Amino acid sequence: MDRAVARSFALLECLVRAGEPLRLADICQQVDLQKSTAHRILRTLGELGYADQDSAGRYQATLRAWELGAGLIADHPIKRAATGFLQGLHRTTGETVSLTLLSGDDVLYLDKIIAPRPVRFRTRIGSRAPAALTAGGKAILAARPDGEDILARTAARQPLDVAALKAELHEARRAGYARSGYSPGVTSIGVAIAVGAAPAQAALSVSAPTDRLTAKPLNTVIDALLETGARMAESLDSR
Amino acid sequence: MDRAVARSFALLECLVRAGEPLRLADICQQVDLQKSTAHRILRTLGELGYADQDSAGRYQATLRAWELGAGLIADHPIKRAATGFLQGLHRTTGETVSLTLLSGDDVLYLDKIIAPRPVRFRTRIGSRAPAALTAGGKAILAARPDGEDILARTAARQPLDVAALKAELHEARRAGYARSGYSPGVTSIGVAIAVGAAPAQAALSVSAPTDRLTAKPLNTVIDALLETGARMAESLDSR
DNA sequence: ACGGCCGTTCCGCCTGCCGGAACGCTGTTC
DNA sequence: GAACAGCGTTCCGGCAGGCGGAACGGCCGT
Repeated sequence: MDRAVARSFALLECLVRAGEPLRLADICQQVDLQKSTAHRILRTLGELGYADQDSAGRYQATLRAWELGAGLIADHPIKRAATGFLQGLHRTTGETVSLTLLSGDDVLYLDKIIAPRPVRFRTRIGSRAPAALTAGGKAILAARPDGEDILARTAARQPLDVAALKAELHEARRAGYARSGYSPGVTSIGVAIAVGAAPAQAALSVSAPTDRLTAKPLNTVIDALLETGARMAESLDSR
Repeated sequence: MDRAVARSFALLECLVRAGEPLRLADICQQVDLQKSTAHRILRTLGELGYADQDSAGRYQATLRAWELGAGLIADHPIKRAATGFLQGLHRTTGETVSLTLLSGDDVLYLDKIIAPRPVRFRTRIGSRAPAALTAGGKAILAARPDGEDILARTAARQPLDVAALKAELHEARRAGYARSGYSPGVTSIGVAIAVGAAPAQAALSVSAPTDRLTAKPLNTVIDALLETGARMAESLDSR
């Protein structure tokens, strides 16, 4: 494994993670490099356009890495197909809607439209959460043959009520949607999007404060999700 | 400049640009590397999670780079502040709305909400366009002391009717908004968002098919933009 | 059974990365 | 205002590790 390459990405990730200009000395401490080595690589990152310095000489990431990533997601088939459905779902429910993708044992938030009166979410676009703990993730697991394996691996990393979750997956298979209270005070409903015969990878979900989702609007949300999910799967299949 | 680092980013950019799995030989040709060198670096990128191989052994970029970039934009002050205003603007106009940021002499599309009946745009989130040619860009240039310098540099790179554009900037300063027909058949209106006393960097814009923007809705769009822009600048100032 | 093409591995050369030490600058202290 | 501390930057000798030509093994299509 190329040492310099690994170090350069560690540096870039460090800058991104910080979210604010960092002093060279602090960077060195975080990634465990000598000053001169870090300086040389940071200068290279600068020449490539991925980093620059503020007036005080501190280093920060530019938007270049974001541009690069945006190119990746722009022609992602699921993301492309989902945009319209996400907007429709947001319009009919008025709540926060998300598009998630299974990535390893996690779920990756690909896109999100937040409600005008936003809820305090821990998740943001581009972040991860254990699939077994989110509504969209559970919907995906329920629709996959290896769903319980993922559940088991997640349980090995953190305390989890596996029996209850297995029951939830079973119920999700029957009802066609899954539910979650991952963030306290917030209820989410998710449906998996299966394209063709391949195992489900993506999910649509709607999230709202628990007390705003009383019986009536809850059913509206579930119906909208089931219908939107079905139409989206259909539109993906017909390609 | 670290050779291996530069090469690794060239490889990653090559994979992202392709948007499809690439064969090692093709990659080598594009970035001008020996097979073994490219292979070693690609393996490193794989270990770092930025690339992987499909079942045929061809290489492709993972979503990792996108995750990295998403972390950058998530806590970008302008992006954060704009989201709500963008949604409001989309709701009142019903058209495609964009948030752009000046980056060099270009404008960078930070965010966009597309209209239900989409227009054929050349631009996507994360892409660039010459600031002098877009509505948002012109609005920014009109609001900056170095606006005409940027115009001049752009004109040096491609044929441009500088006199007409200068007149447009002048008019934009008077009216508070700029107009553009960058993509044929599409009209865009943009307003600059100036935060504090610093030169304007960002703009909000609305785009729609030219024939849909007859006098009446055009005025609606302009009014909505001017008001939203003013409120957004105000909300940024008060931080 | 053959040959071409693919990704992968090997290994000796030598270059280009490494990092300790010294430099110049800025802001602070007494 | 002289001494100092702390910063980013630069220098340069040493040597590890990146480099790439060549060989390997597997997979097709012939």
